[in-house]
Amino acid sequence: MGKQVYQTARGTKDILPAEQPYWAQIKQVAEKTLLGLGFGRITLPHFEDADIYTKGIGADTDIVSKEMFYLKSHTDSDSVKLALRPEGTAGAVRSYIQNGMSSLSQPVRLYYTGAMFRHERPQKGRFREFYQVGVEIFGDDSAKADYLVIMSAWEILNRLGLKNLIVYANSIGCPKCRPKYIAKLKKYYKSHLDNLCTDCQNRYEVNPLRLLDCKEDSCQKVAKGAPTMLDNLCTDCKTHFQQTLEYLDYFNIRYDLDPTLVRGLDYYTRTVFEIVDKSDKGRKNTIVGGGRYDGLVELLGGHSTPAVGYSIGLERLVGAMKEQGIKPPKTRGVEVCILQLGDKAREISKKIYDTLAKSDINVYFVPSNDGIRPQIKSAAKIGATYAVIIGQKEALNDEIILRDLTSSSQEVFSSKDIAEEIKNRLIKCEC
RNA sequence: GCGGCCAUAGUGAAGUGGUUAUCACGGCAGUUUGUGGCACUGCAGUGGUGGGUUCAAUUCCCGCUGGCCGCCCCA
Repeated sequence: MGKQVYQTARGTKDILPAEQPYWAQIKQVAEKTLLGLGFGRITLPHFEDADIYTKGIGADTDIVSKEMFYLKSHTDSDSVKLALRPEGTAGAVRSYIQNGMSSLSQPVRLYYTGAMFRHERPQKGRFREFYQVGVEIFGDDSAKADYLVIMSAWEILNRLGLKNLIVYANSIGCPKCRPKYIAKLKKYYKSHLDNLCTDCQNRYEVNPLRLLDCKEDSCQKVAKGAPTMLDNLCTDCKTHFQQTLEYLDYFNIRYDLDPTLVRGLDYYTRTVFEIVDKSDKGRKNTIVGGGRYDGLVELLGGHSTPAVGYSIGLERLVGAMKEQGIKPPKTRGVEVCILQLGDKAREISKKIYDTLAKSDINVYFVPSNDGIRPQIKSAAKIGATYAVIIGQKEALNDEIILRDLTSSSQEVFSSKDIAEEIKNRLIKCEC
């Protein structure tokens, strides 16, 4: 009684060996796709000066005002307040500026992967420590960059075998046209204020764009008659968005326009998008979220540089793979286990072990005095595909029994042919 | 941050204010010292945590911790 029981902290979890193949598969596919599209991997710190988030994401956003983890230590001066990163973009921008990447050949394409931290109330697909793959393109203001970014995410999800995906896209304009639109929107809503829920009365002041996606029936009625951002874009923003959509059409990427799509981070301009798994009818599972942020580099102290990016929520991606019944390829475990009886066989076994290991076969050999039965049992238990069996008789004749533990069939081979034989069989298995 | 539901072997579940708390799967061992999986037999393992009510709490009540659902928001 009274034994101390430790649990994971709220919103964190262990990823156990049984789950790792999903993560390995995602990592491999994402890496291959992104490197193949000209992105370079960058590794960024897990904590930074909190100011980059406050300034970049916006002090009034939920992420900054309610969800940041701040760090405390005994020796830090008060001059720099550190925070665990709640997302990757601000850090990537800081790195772009600090490392003078504006003098590299533009555009600069980067991707990164790792844990992010937000102090939220956990739910399914929502954690306090969660993993993302993040992608950013700096220095390209054309619709090509928007397209490339969306396409790369689409491609990763497709290569992983996901179905029922759709891109929701919207444009939220630029500092020229958005204020005008918001003024127009507020003007429209002003006469309807009495019909709105209390949340929306608040949104009217704090974040008018959010008025559009309220789920209350009464608010939705009002929202239907509201002017849309898309109808009020300036010419440049309109052209940019149209071109982006044309690229998506060209590449057969399924999308819907969603005029209510508004990202919760202040830095977004123009294109915003999500990629959603629609197979779960109950509610939408957003796997990818991103958009353009043309003002952020300058805001954080760099030269004015256009940029666009997104992040993939990996636990949501793993969840979608499981729900859609996608099995990741098996990782290579023990392929061959050597079983032996007697001293002479043991000596030979060591040589066989070296030969097989040199041929890049995953081989397991721990000498044993047990009988063949327990040895074969433990070989099966560690998941070996084949057993190499060397008894006293075989040791004398320079022979080896190769047993297929899946089919329970076995054949005798000369010891010098064994590596070749196993290699051939393993290659066949993979097809 | 707000509201609701929940917590029993490793996993999934059942049940009870009162001797050894149940079942399935899983684990381990044996039947079987030159051939594993099947079968049979046996073994081990459980009330998240702190407090309250009570003669007695796994059961009733409260706090904490954690999970899930809705809101907010988001990957």
